[in-house]
Amino acid sequence: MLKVYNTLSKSLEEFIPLSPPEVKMYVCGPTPYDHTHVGHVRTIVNFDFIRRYLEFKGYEVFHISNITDVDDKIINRALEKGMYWKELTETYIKEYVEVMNKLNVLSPHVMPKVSDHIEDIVKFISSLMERSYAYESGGSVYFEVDKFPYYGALSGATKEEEWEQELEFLMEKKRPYDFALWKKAKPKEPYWDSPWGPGRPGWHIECSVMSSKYLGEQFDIHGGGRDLIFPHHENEVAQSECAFGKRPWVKYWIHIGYLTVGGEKMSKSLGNIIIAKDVLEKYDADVIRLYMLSTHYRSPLDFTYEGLDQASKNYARILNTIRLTKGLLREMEVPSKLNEEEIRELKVLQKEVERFFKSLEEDFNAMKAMPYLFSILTIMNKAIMEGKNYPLLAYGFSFLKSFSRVFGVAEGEVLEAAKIEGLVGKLIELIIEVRRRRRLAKDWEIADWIRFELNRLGVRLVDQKDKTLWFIKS
RNA sequence: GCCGGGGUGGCCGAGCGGUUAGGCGGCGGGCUGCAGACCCGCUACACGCGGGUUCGAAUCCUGCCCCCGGCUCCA
Repeated sequence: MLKVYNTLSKSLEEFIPLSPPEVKMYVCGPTPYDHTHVGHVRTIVNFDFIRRYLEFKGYEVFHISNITDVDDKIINRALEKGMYWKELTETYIKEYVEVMNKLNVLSPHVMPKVSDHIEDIVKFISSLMERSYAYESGGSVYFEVDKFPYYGALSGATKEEEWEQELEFLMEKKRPYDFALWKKAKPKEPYWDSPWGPGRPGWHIECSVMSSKYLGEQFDIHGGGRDLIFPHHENEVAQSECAFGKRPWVKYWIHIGYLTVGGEKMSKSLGNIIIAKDVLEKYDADVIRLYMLSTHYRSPLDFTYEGLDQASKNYARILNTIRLTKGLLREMEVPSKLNEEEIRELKVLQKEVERFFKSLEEDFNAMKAMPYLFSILTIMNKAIMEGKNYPLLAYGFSFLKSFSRVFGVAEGEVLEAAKIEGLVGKLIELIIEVRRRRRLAKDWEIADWIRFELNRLGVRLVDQKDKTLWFIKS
């Protein structure tokens, strides 16, 4: 039974989608006004992991992730740089998508942009006004928070809190906590026509509009980084539930914990923002993925290169077992009978596999599952060294395939498990046999030379007690 | 100020009422022509501090100390 922590109820709930096996998921994407940083990466990778696990369990996930390409920050940045706003956003959207692809993140099915959905947004706002949940004032439109009795349910924020704002907005609004659905255009700003004059959408409205357009008026999972809970998600709930007259708008709210640097949140003033593509230059994408999953998604993760190095080592261990198993399975045969010890070992392995997945059932707790992964690797390594127990290795390899699929790591390694048939395979075997004979003659020079040259060609040889395993490096 | 989240062995990090978490590092063994990797053992009778509840607490209650975050844009 899969349990999911729901920000709305602040507790673990059994995961039951609205209409299984379909799962509708909307993840808040970036505002493309600057480089994609490691904080974005944490959120992306963790949602990718969640999606992969749900798919592994047999759900059909329909995954939307938006891009907020109309926004104050974008307008200001474009003005600073003397660029057309669209040029700025296209640049960073491109970078964002590149980073996602490099990180082996499954592409969302739709990545809706605000600038492509202005008409839908205007319609949505009009409908809110017709239902008198919103009002026009000075060319802008505001949502009237007092009309929504459940405001604050998600974030715990109260309306009465002190709201410091620019005076001009305060004067337009009925209450300080009302928020803008439509902002009147100022000089030099991009604008679209609307019944209220030229302007552009407010920050929160796009997610309500685009999610309902593609997922319907109610859906299963909505999430993003923790920082979006308030005001972004709180306001989305208010707009959506008022517009559709249905509750709850979203069944499960999932929020990814902060990624910090030196224990503090990344910010421009601290100058500690770490750009994703810089890290991708130094570390393998799989290693970064493992690292991003090395703390439960709701806990804070303090970014360090030491942590990344540690993830590299763990990754190397995983790869090593995958490769050696591949090499060994190629030459083992399916047995027709197992002895007592083999059965016993197999049962131990199966128990660990069971525990591994059981841990994932507890709110996608990847870290809790890791000890079982390592235990499985150790069990498999022993069998590899002894070169026996085919079912154990084959079963372990199947598990590693599942692991690879869910974690999105080493997928290439695990997929090409098939034997290298044909001439190439036979030639490699022949060369290994030649080398074996040279080793018997203690001709280390030739033996080492063969190993070295094959390695240069991408064929890695590993000598075992009484045989030599080989695999092709990817 | 108000509202949240935390403080676990050298480091990273699970656990949240009772069975060894685990990884990394370090040390010592084993395997080995070499290389790579792997295996075993130790480091580890750790849980911010003080009270309390309990047969039993890292886990629950209480007081205190410290760190981080939100309340303004943010994944």
